[in-house]
Amino acid sequence: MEAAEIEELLTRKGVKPTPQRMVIADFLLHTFSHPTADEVLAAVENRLPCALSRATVYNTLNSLVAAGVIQEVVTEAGKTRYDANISEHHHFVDRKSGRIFDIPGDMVPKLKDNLGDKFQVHNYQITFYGDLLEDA
Amino acid sequence: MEAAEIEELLTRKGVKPTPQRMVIADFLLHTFSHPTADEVLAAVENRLPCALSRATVYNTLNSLVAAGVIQEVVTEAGKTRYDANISEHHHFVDRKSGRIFDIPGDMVPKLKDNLGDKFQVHNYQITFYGDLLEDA
DNA sequence: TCTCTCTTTAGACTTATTCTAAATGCAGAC
DNA sequence: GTCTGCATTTAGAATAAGTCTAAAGAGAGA
Ligand SMILES: [Mn+2]
Ligand SMILES: [Mn+2]
Ligand SMILES: [Zn+2]
Ligand SMILES: [Zn+2]
Repeated sequence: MEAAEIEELLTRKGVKPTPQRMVIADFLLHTFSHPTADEVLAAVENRLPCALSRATVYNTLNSLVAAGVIQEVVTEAGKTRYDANISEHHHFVDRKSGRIFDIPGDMVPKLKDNLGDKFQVHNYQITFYGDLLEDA
Repeated sequence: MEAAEIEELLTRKGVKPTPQRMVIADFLLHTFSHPTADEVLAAVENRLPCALSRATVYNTLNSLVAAGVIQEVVTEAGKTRYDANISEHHHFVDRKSGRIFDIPGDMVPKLKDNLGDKFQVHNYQITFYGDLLEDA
């Protein structure tokens, strides 16, 4: 995804593409690592000609979530992670390394209609915890 | 569950049953509400003859989790909740009220064996988000 | 150019959780 | 029954994640 596409994506989702938002979106759209806000800050602060504020990182992440460009992922207490993969998918957390892997939605049976008529499910997320075998 | 049973449970799991641990475990074993640490503190502090420290609440919750008496449940960023229901089950979060409901494990198809041979799943949790219909 | 509005910034603030160091409470040894 | 040692509890300090604030900056349109 190149700059023009990212700019078009942000504009289409109603987020004005400022330089700060562009580098943050660009970083998230090109990583598989489900970074925290601090990791985003560390990764992009040297891609801008001037200082990048922690507040701007949080503001931007919250705006991108609200606009549906990225999603929050919470796999462990106290750490919010961000994911530019907004397709229906789930997560596997390696208990040893803590690394998070995407599990495509179609690798898991669909669950929306199993809960009876009391719970109307809008969305759901599955987090698997276990051991990564064949080290990838 | 009465006091003697809770005492026996803690002892069997290797947690010495102090008065503080007893009231915290007793509260958790008798609620369906998935409380936060602060909610636990507020609920039990007047059940003890003397002051209860925030540190003790956290120490106890962490000990009970480590011993497998309770589990952590994270359904939203920044809030750790505790659940004395350690049977295999999942959660439904009402988007309007934030209330959390238990979804028995057998209401959802088993997923452990769907992920191929790269991911060895130890456990997993499903969080459903949606709207509670027929107000219960 | 002027002005309005949105954005960014640094740092203060809040909230959740952990750490620290001192006091307390028992259980076993004597 | 007293002593002693270790685990537990306590209040408050410290840390960490995230939000708020007030002032500065930047761009779009009149
Ligand atoms: Mn993902
Ligand atoms: Mn539960
Ligand atoms: Zn690209
Ligand atoms: Zn009972």
